[in-house]
Amino acid sequence: MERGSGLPAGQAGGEVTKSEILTVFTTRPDTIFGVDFMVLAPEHELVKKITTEAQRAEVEKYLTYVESRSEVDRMAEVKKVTGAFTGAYAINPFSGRHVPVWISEYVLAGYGTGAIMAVPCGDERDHKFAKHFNIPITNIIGANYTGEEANPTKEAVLENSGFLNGLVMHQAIDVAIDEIEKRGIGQRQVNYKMRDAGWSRQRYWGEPFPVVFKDELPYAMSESELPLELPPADNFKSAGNGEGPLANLKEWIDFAPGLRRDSNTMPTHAGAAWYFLRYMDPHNKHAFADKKALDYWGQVDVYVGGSEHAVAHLLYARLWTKVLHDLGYLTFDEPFKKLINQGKIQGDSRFVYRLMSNPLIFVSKKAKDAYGFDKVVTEKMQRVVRHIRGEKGGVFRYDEMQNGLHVDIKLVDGETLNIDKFKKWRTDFERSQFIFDDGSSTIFDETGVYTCGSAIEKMSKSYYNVVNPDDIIDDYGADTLRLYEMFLGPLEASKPWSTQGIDGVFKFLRRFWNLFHDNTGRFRVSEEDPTREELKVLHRTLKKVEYDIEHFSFNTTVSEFMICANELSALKCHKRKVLEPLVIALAPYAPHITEELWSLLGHTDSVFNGRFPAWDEQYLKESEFNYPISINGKVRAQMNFALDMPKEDIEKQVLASEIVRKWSEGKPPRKVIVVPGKIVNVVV
RNA sequence: GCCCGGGUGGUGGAACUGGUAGACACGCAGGACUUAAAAUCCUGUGGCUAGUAAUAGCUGUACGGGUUCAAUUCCCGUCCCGGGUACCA
Repeated sequence: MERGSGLPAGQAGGEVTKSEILTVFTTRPDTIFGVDFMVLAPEHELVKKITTEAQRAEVEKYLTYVESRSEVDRMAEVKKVTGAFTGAYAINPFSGRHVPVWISEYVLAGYGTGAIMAVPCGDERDHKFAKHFNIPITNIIGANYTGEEANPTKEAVLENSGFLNGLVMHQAIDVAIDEIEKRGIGQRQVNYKMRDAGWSRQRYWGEPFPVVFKDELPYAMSESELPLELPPADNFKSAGNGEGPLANLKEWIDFAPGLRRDSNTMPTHAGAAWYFLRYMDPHNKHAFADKKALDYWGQVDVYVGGSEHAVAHLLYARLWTKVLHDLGYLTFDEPFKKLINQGKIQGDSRFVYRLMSNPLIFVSKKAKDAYGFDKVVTEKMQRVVRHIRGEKGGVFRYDEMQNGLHVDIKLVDGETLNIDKFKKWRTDFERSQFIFDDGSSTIFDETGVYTCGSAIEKMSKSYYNVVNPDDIIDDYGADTLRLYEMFLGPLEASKPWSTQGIDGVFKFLRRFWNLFHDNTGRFRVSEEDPTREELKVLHRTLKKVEYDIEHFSFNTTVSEFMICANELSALKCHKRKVLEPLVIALAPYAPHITEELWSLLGHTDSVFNGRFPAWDEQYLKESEFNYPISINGKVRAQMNFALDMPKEDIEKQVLASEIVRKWSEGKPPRKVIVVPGKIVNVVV
């Protein structure tokens, strides 16, 4: 929503008797020559003024109809086309064309100016309206408009558009606005939409409204009467008449003569918007939190949540915080310092396809897709189609198929449907027939492969694509599941659930365990002092793990632990001074196995009482570095130099090397770049 | 349509402020141990070309351009995918 323009509207039709200015808001002023009619919201103030005598009865009838429709009706029935002609005509300021002015409920009084310019060739709703009421449609986008449906493109070249002819639409937008502003009939405008939020729920659990009704008018309770607590109840069923369970408690609702409470409660958003503030000082009887507590805890450091909360909950939490800040209760005006939207594990759904003409015949994905260009149509395929259609065969058309039907993934092996299980799945599928990939079919008592369609979507019971982690826990244990979920990829990435690769983390845990045990299963941790090499492995791992935790990069932490375990296995390191710190570092990732190892190491308290081990840079210092030597940006060789070697010396040695001589063919190099500790690049 | 993410081997993914693309793992191939299996261990594994081979060269991070000694990383444009949202003009 960016721009607006105004159009004068007049009453025409024979002779002009009076005229009004009709202002509209549009994001597409480029389509102004395609305007075939105007539509006002039924509530628009001009409706009464411009309706002609001849149309008055029809308009009144329509207004009565609209009044009879509740907000819910209007929201629910969005497809129905309704409207009435006012008898008035608007004059297009550019073309001078007279176009009819209609009213319709699809134009909302609360948005823009409550009036639109209708361009049926470019807007779907306008198009439906024009078709329904037989309003002629002007085509301003040539072949881009088929006559069948509207095309909202911005890429078409304009036709029938006066001074905009020949321009690509997205360029014409600015040209049109400039012209509108030049003529002083409208201006550029950014439009915002505010939406009301329903704050009542018809259920028991929720904050009751601190409001008292007197003569049907609500009054806020005074502060001394607060808090209003949720009354005890044992009947949680709704009270009927659209009222929630609290309406059952007559003595609570009608608590005093002439006074009445609200039976609704607040949505979970209400508490969720500020509970983190109350947590700072939960027992305070005088304020939601003491200033000292608020100053101490401050903002929430990290908020981890799904992006589905981004609209409602986060918006409310921010609003609450900002209001409390403006009222002087908080020193900060944003609730959360950092927001992380964790990804979702998605489901891998499977579909079967039934025929429109016979919902008991299921066609495989591959047989269904045989319709199309360059597809080989097999004899079997012809035969089965002939059987069903009773004509000369061919292939199935898309319009003969129902939309894909979700099938339980437990009935599918990979993409192949298990026919027997499927028939038993639901009783109405018992007598179903199947057409397989190659066109063979159970109709002819044949067997074959039925390939399902597939899609990655959110995991949902209604999609039958839910996998239960309990099965993984049974096979591998909870630590493996936990570790695997972290190893799968970045916290913020969404991905379909797949157990491919779970063996890797399971093997790691076993290998880690084996560092503490010999191959007969006996505990064998020694008290020996570690070597410098072992200490380097330990401290490098601790450094990396600490860094990764602070950056929420759990998948790379797990691979660092794997590298560490691989190296310590190779070093045959079974020393307490190396292993004990690692047990603490791994504990948040694999709590069960580390708790066990911690106990085996002789501790009597929990590993989670341990302190995260500190790493020391002194074990990580390198004295030399294996420099990649690149020629013209491509790495051709490696050369080892001390890290404190001066650039000039490195350059000298590199230029004298075999590899540089080979690539420079005797010519002197044009440029040499030495980046200490990183790379050497020679340009020849 | 708009807003927010993302696109790297057969697969999941790694690469800090531009500096050896493919860490770690899965899968696959070959091998060791074993009567056998499981478990474990070792080797190889982006693609193409040449060579018996060690190896060498080219190419490669969705696509097309650009900046740079150097681009998965920065800039411009295009396409595709995931999520959110909308009778919003």
